[in-house]
Parts: sequence; C-alpha cells; structure tokens
Amino acid sequence: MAENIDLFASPASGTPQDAAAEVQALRAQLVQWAHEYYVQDAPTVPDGEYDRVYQRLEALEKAHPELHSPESPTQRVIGAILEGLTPVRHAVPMLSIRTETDNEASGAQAFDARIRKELGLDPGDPPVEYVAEPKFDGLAMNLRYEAGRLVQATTRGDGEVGEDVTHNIRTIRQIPLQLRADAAVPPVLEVRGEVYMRRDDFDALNRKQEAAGGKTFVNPRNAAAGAVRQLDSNITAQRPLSFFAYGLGEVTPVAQGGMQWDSHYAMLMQLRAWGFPVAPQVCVAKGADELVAFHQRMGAERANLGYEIDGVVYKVNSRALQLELGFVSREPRWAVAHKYPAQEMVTRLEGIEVQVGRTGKLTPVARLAPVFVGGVTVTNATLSNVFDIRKKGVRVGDDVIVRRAGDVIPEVAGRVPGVRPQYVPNFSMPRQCPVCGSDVVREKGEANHRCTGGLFCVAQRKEAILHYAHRRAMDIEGLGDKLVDQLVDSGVIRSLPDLYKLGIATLSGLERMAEKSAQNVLAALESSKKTTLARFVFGLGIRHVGESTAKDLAKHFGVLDAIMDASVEELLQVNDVGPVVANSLHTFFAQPHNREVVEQLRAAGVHWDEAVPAEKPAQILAGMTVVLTGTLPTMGRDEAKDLLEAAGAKVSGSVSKKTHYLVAGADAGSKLSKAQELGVTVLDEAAMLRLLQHGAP
DNA sequence: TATCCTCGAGTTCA
DNA sequence: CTCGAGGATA
Repeated sequence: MAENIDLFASPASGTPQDAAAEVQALRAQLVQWAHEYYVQDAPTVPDGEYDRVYQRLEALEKAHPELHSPESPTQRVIGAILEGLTPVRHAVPMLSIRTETDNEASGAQAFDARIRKELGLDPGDPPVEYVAEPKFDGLAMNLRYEAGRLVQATTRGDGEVGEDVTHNIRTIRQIPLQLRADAAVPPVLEVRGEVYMRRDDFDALNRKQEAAGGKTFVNPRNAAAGAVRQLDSNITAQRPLSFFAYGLGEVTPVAQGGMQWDSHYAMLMQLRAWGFPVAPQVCVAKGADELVAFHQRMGAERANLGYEIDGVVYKVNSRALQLELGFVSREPRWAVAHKYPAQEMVTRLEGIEVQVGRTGKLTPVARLAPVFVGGVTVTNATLSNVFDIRKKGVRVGDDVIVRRAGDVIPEVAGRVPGVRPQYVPNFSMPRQCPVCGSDVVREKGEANHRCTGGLFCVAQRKEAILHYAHRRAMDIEGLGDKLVDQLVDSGVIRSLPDLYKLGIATLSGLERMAEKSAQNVLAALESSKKTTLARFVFGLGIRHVGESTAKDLAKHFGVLDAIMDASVEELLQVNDVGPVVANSLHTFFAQPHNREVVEQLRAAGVHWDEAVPAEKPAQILAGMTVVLTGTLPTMGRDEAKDLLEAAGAKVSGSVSKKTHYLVAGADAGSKLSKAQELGVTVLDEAAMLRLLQHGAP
C-alpha cells in the first residue's frame, strides 16, 4: 500500500524486476483511489497525493516501455459508471487537457515555446494569441441541445461513455433549458463546461446537513459531484449548483446549417450571447508574458472568487492554428492546464513535541517531513490537545494529510488509511513539564493539560514577558522572542520590573544585538512607561483577562488600586465579568509577589492617567458593532480597530445578527460569507473611512 | 438549563 | 483563523 511505495526513487534506478513490481503496486493503488473517488464519492487521500503517484507511474512507464499496458490508469481517463444512471456514448469524446504543476512562470513559458516550435515560428515572429481561463474545480459536463432545446446532459465518465444526468442538470438555474428562439442556433449543439458549487452555497449546505444530522461534505467539488449523480433530482434541487461553459462537443457542420468560429474566444462570446455563463476572467493573452500575468492575477484573486479554481488553462485562440497543432494521443496539443500547488498533501509525521504556552497549557506540535502545501513548505502543525490526536488517530511514523485551507495555518487533517508496519504507542502527555519539570495536571472536564510551575517555569516566564511587550499591551517594539530567550536564559531578567533596569551595556553584549538595535529597544522601553490603565492590566497577563476585559475593568474602576483591592462581589459588577474571571483577578492580586511586581513597575516609572475619564461627547459610531476581516489596502487591522473604537464603535471578532457592519479587505474568508448570509452590510476600507467621517457609508 | 454571542488563547511561515 | 469556554439571556 501507499506507505511502502518509495515515491522519491529515481525512475531509472533499480532492476527491471523492481520496476515491474512497483508499476504494478502503483497501478493497483491508483485504481483503488479512483474507485473511492469516483464510485464511492469518499476519497481517502488528497488530490495532490493522487497526482504525485500518477506522475511517478507515468515516469516509470516512460523509462520502461516494456511495462506499457493499455490497462494502466495512465492510458485511460478514470471514471466509473454508477449503477442506476444510464450510460451514454459521447458523440465527440470528452478529452482531458494536459496538466502541469510546474512552478510559476516556467509553465507558461514552456507552453509558449512548445507551441512556437510546433508552428515553426522564429523568435522574430509576432507573439501567439492565446485564451486564458480559470480552471474550475467541479465536474465536466456535456449539454446537448437539439433545435435549441436541452435534450441531454452527460457527465464525462471515462471520456468515451458518460452518465445521463439530464434530470439533475435541469435543476440548475444557470443552464438554459431552451435557447432563445430568435437566435441562430445550430440544429445540434453540444456545450461543454463545468458544474460546480459556490463556496457560500457549500457552507450553507454543510450547515444545513449538520443541523439535520446528515453527513457533511469535505469540499465543494465532492458536494457537487454527489449532487449531480443523485438518482432523485429532488435531492439535487436542494443542493445549489452553478455552471460555467468553456467549450463545444458535437456541432452541426456549416454545410448542414450549423456554425463554426474562427477563434476560441469568438466561440465563448457566442456562448455567452446564447445565455450560457462564461467565466468573467476569460481573456485573450498575447504571448507568454501575458499568460504569466494572467496566472499571477488569478493567483491573487483566487481567494476572493466565491468558488474554487485549481489552476488556469491556456488555449491557442485561432481555430486554424488549433487544427494545425492537432492532438497527441488523447490530448490537444494546443491547450494546457496549469495547476496551483495542492492545498492538501501527504507527509510523514516524524514526531510529536510538547510546547508550553503563557498560561502553562501544553500543546502537542507535529513535526513533519517538509512538504510543499499551498505554496509554502510546512514542517510544523499544531495538534491542539491529546483528544485531537486521538480523534484523528495519528501516531508517530504515520503518513498524514496536511491541509492549508482558506486560512494560513496548516493543520494535520488525518492519516492515510493503512496498516502500520509495526506497533506504535498512542501519544500521551508527559507527567512532568518538559521545560521546568513541574507536575502536569488536567482539570476535570477540561481538554487541556497544564504545567503547574507558574512563573517558576521558564517557558511561562518568557511568554509572560512577551505578552507584556505585546503591541496591544505595553507595545515595546523590538522585544521579541529571540531577545527574551537570551535575557531570561542569561538570568538578566527574572521578572517584569527587571526590564526597566536594562542598560545599553547589558544589551549590546548579546548576540545579534548591535548598539543601534539596543538603543531602539531601550527607547521603546522608555516610551512604554507612559501607557493606559487598560493596557497595563492587559499586559499583566492575568488568566481570562484579555484586552476587552481589561478595558471594561479600567472603565469601571478608573484606578488600579480599586481593581487590586476589589472583592469578588465588586468585580462581578463589571460588564462581562462572571465568577471565573472575578476569581482569577482576585487570586492574582491576593498574591503578594504579584502586588510587588505592580509596585516595582510603578516605581520604575510606568504611569497612566488615573483620572476617571470625562464623559466624552456623543460619538459618531456609538452603539455600532463592527467586525474586521481580510487585509485592508492602506492600514493594518489594529489601526482600523483603534480608529473605529475612538469613534465609539465596538469592534468584535465574529459576525452575528447584532453586527452592523463588516469591513472586508482582500482575502476575506468565512466571515464575509457569513455576513452576506445574514444580510450584514459589507464595507471596504474607503466606505469605512466615510463611515467614520459622516456616520454613514 | 439550553442557547447564543463574545472573548481569550494558541498558532505558521516568510 | 479557529477552538473552547465564560457570560448573558431566554
């Protein structure tokens, strides 16, 4: 099975017997995965892994022509006919386009170079004209119109024979059932395109499935595939599908009253005129440079598209040149698909380490064999807690699926099914803290293990200092983890007040700390002394007291001593403070050493305005709740947050019915779709600035 | 008591 | 960004 196949060995290596055995193993594996994917709609490995094994097999077959077999998965388009749906032979076979996963520009350059060579063009000749299209992640579909009426819709199947899914396709609103009578439509017209599911539709569907206790879908493509191949079109109608047209199948020849087009682009425009959705991004591109530009543009827009694309497609525009270029076996020589790096890959789980956080929480971290996922090399991924590891069933040495979805943070999604060559014990949390050796406990009903060492634990002490220096706390620029490591390890800093005893001599003695940066840090420390009560309270790092709670406390009590001396009952009076937070605060300030730290910090010159703030004039956004998401063009999120809060708005982290506005920048994710679903007004940065000025966008 | 809504905390890589 | 859990609310 998969774990025994060495995918990295050179194709030319090994004896012929080895190669034969491997080829056989790879074929069996691919056939099984294809079955799971197409027939059971339940893939066990990510597409990227399938592609990798497929390419390995291709390479082997190329190196050993004697192993060639018409039965090999590389020799046919994999597909399977589901029982219950009628098989239909395509009038014109549905071919696949050659797919490349090279990096960046090289793919477009290589394609252009190949085309020019085939056409016998000199470097001095004008650039070749191409059409560039996004490559949708859905299912290819053939729509047959006779006399302008939709008579049959078929899936691709194996390229020769597909399945009749007309009853389901009729539920898709974007697909015309009848072409306009006044338009000149060939007597027979087959339109080809991709059926897909929009991301917001997918999210809504999964929420619905979850609420109904049904199974949820892994991704929009699987959901679309399942929907299209239903026997009961009532079910399909509940699953919102969409369509983009990109090509033709059989068309009545001109001689018999049909049509043809000089260029691919003209044909697409005709399809659009007939009422078929054609992707808005489709464009004509001259030469390799414009193809590269298109690829980059799509890569940047990709996250905001509202539907999944897994790459781009380049096609020679001129019909005449297409005919001249012709086909290699089953693939047109005049088109190529250029895929983006996979968002999911398989790699080996080499180990599980344990990290200690600021609150003492022990976090298991997966150490992975480096793997290229979604454009970056990933070597670490969080496994959150022991239960998470159990749930996913991963153990050291397993082949695991690493995912980098819409967000940035990689996660271990699960393991590739298979037998472990040898027994591996399940992961268990250490009994003692790996950093300080204190006992590790897990409170009843809690998922997390914690180190009991407190500030005695070096890991926690370092995190406490970093938290104090945090941008939204005391904002000490330049005091990062590397510097804190050195300061704490060398014993220069034992507690927060020591920070203000730092001198230029101590600092510049450290690694990677020249005089200039040392001075910067000292200056940042100096200016951090003037702060606000809320920032200071937040910076102390009291459990359950985050930024907003610190603000509430500052507003309620006005002065620090009132907070320090407050009883649990008094604390409970504060907005959003319940028994857990109140106890946490009370316990913190009951500890003499904590009070001492506070006094020493004050003695070191840390100060703030303690006067109860005068009632501010009515603020323009008072009572408004605003949520930020994505990357704003000219300002950081923190900056936007401060602006909004200064105007009296409440900036919240998640969208709900109570949200008045969502300010969305580039790469906005789930919050944007949620806002659209709830009908929350979505603003861009410019509209937000108008809101700040006039109280309305 | 159950359910929303928020907040806190942890997290990766270039 | 996502999770878990605290707090408010019905």
